[in-house]
Formats: sequence, structure tokens, C-alpha cells
Amino acid sequence: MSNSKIKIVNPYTKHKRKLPDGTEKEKPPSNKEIRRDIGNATGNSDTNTNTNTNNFPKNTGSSNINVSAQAAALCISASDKAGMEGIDREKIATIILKESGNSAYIQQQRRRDEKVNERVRHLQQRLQEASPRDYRVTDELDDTLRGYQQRQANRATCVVVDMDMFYMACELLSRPHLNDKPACVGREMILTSNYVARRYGVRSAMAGLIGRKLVEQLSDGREKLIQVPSNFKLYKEKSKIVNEVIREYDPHNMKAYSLDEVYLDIGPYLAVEEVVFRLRQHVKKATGGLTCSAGIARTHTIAKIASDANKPNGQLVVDPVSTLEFVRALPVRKIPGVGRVTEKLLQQVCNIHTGLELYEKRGLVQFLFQPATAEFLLKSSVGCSGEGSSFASFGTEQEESSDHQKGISRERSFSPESDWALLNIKLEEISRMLSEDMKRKSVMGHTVTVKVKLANFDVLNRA
DNA sequence: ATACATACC
DNA sequence: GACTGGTATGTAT
Repeated sequence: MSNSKIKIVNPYTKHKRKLPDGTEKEKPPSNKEIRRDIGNATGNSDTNTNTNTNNFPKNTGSSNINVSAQAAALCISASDKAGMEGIDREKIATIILKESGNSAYIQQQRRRDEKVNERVRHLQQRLQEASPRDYRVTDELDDTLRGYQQRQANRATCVVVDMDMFYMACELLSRPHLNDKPACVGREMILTSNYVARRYGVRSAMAGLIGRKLVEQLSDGREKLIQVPSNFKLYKEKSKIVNEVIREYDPHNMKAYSLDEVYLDIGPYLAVEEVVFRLRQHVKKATGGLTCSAGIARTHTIAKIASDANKPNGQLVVDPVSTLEFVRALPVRKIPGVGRVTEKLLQQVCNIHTGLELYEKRGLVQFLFQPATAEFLLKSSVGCSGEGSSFASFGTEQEESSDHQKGISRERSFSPESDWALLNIKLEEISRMLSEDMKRKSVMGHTVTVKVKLANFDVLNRA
């Protein structure tokens, strides 16, 4: 069986208002409606799970042959993280698929994948029916792209500092003996893994069970994945130390993006490279041995990509002159904002794999994708994304620094539950958490939505 | 305005 | 032995 999940979302009003008491009153009135919705939802879930489990075994029982083909199709995120070069991806994908079996989760993945395939087919069809002049490169388009490039020419220098396997590294400080064994943080769900474990294909967002199977099978039973429970108190402490050190280098624009990632926007230093090198040594010393990697470039996006290039414990400068060259060589998946789906669309519909191809087929991209997506991709192709695009845009000149959060939410997973009374308790718990968050941040909202995840991983939303 | 999709760590 | 998270944002309808 699986889980069921409830979530409450509450988009902010346009203007943040400080109303210490009014904030909390938003939610309780809506609880009644929420209850009704859950009632309907669980009613559906029964029939759904039944039909699914009835249908499924038939399909898989007979088909063992094309397991690896299926694995490839499901694109069980291959090796594009640091430390995963040159591993046997096919073997790993096969094990993952086999061990995932018919779990509700994997069935859900299949459904989602089928929808993506549908989109691929749809776009391919549109391409078939179009004539080349529909997607030719217009002068207008090239003017726009040149405009982007000129606009970024005199930006300050962006630095992205990214801690190396952060949670794991924190744990390794007190457990150095785990350094050369396959180890990870997290039990049911793996949060980070060390570099030994990554060579077995064990990575973040993977189910613990799968990680254990991978290590066991790929080492012929000689090794066992060591799982350390997560300790967020420790990570937060270390993160605070890191932030304090880094803040000294850029008190004004320094921004912590997550516990293990910091963005800087420093003046046009002459010796950035050395400064960042010192910064990294400084971080290592202050944290008792945690290493980080850094990227230095004209935009946050490029800096972020660059920070990944020499991981772990390395850095890379991409100066304005080499930016284009850098982007052209880049697999599109490396661009923040291009995930599994966009990558697949680009590859299978447009035959685009790299930044260079993205640029060369810019006419096609403009024709096939939604305006916003197209703009984002095209900006990326000339190394200029990060201004009001889908990727979180930090303090870009004109765009009202967009630290305007648009929503706030809390969600929790728990084992399937059909007792309404218990569901209500859960719901109230979540509401309370959210309510406290909102009080703390002094914000109000105008729309409340509830999300329910059923045992078969279907998701329902109600506003 | 709402349901669903995509991406990130 | 089973076992797949949490938060934010964008887009289509």
C-alpha cells in the first residue's frame, strides 16, 4: 500500500499586510468544505485502487523481456549528478525497475510517462503538418536575442556556492569511517548519498529499499548501504555557520537559496577567483571540514551550472567571453528549469541535446513551445536566463527583485486511512502548522486549496 | 479561478 | 518484509 496526502495552499494577497490576529482566521471556516471534499475523494479511491490492482498483474506477469527497454522509457533519472560518471546505467535501471515491481508509485510514474509521450506525439504531429517557413529564424528573433546579450553585458559578478553532498557531509564529520563505504542520509527516502554510494546509482529522492537493493546486487552481496537518519538540527546549525562566513564577502546581496546553496552578487572584482577560493577555505575551516563548490559568472544561472562542473571541492569561472562557448557545450538538462519532461520534448521532438543545438534550432523552439517556455529556453541558449523566467530570478535589475512569494503550503504523507475522524485530526494538524507559518510571516491570503493524494498516487485538488 | 504539470533540493 | 518527500510556481482550461 501507499500513502495519502493532504495539503493546504494559500496564495498571498497582492500586498503583504501585517495583521497579527486576522491571519489565523482565514482557515477554520473552510474546514467544513474540506471535509466534504475528502469524503468524495476517499469514495473514489476505493474503486480506483481496485480496478488498478485488478488490471495490472496481467500486464507484467508475462513481460520480463523488455525490462531494460522499459527502464529506459521510464527515464529513471540516469547519471547526471556529480560522482556518477562511467557507471553501468543500464544495469542500474534494470534493477530499479525490477525491484520497484508493481508498486503504486511506479504505476503512477507509468501513467505520467504515458502523458508525456502523448505530448511528444502531439508536438511531432504539429511539426509534420508545419512548413519550414513556419519555424524559420526571423530577424526579429535574432534582434531579441542580441538584446538579451547586450543587457547582461554590464552586470555585476555572480557567485553561487553549493555545499558538497551537504547532509551527508555533515554526518561524515562525526563518522569519518563511513567515508569509503556506500552511505546515505534518510531511511524510506534517500536525501543524499556519498560518492561511493553514487557509484552504485544511489542518489537523492530514491526510495531506501531501492538503494539497498542496488548496493547489494551490484556488489554481489559484499557491500551494504549504510543509512544514517536525517538530523536537520545539525544541518541548520552548519548552514548558519556557512551563511555567516559567506555574508562577510557580500553583506548586501547574499541570498541563501536553501540550506546548502548560497547566491552572491559581488562587484566586478579583479581577483574573484582568488577571493572565492579563500571563501571556500574559510567555509571549510569554520565548519570543521565541510567542502563546497563554487561557480562564478555573469548570471546566477550560469554561475549555478558552473558550480556543478568541478564538484566536489572545486570551482569554475565562466567569464563573459567564454560564456557562449560554455553554454553551447552544455547538455540541455543541465539548465536549471529544464527537467525530465522538457528534456524529453527537446530531444524527441526537436532532436536538441545541447545548448548549441538549442540555439541553432531557435526558430523551431519558438514555434513549438509556449511563449513563456520558448523565451526561457532561448534566453538560456545565449546564456541569459534568470530575468523573470520560470527559474527563480534573484535581484535582477529592473524586475522588482521578485522576493514576492506567491504561495505558502504544508503537506504531510501518512499511510492510507479511511476513518474520517482521523483524517480530520490530520487536517487540523496541517492547518495549524500552516497557520503558524503564516502568523510568523505576518501574511494573509485569499484562496485556500486542499490537496489529497490517494493510495494509488492520484492527486486531487480542491479550492 | 481552478486543476494539473513541472521543477527544485 | 514493506518501502517513493516537501515546497513553489507555471500553464491550460
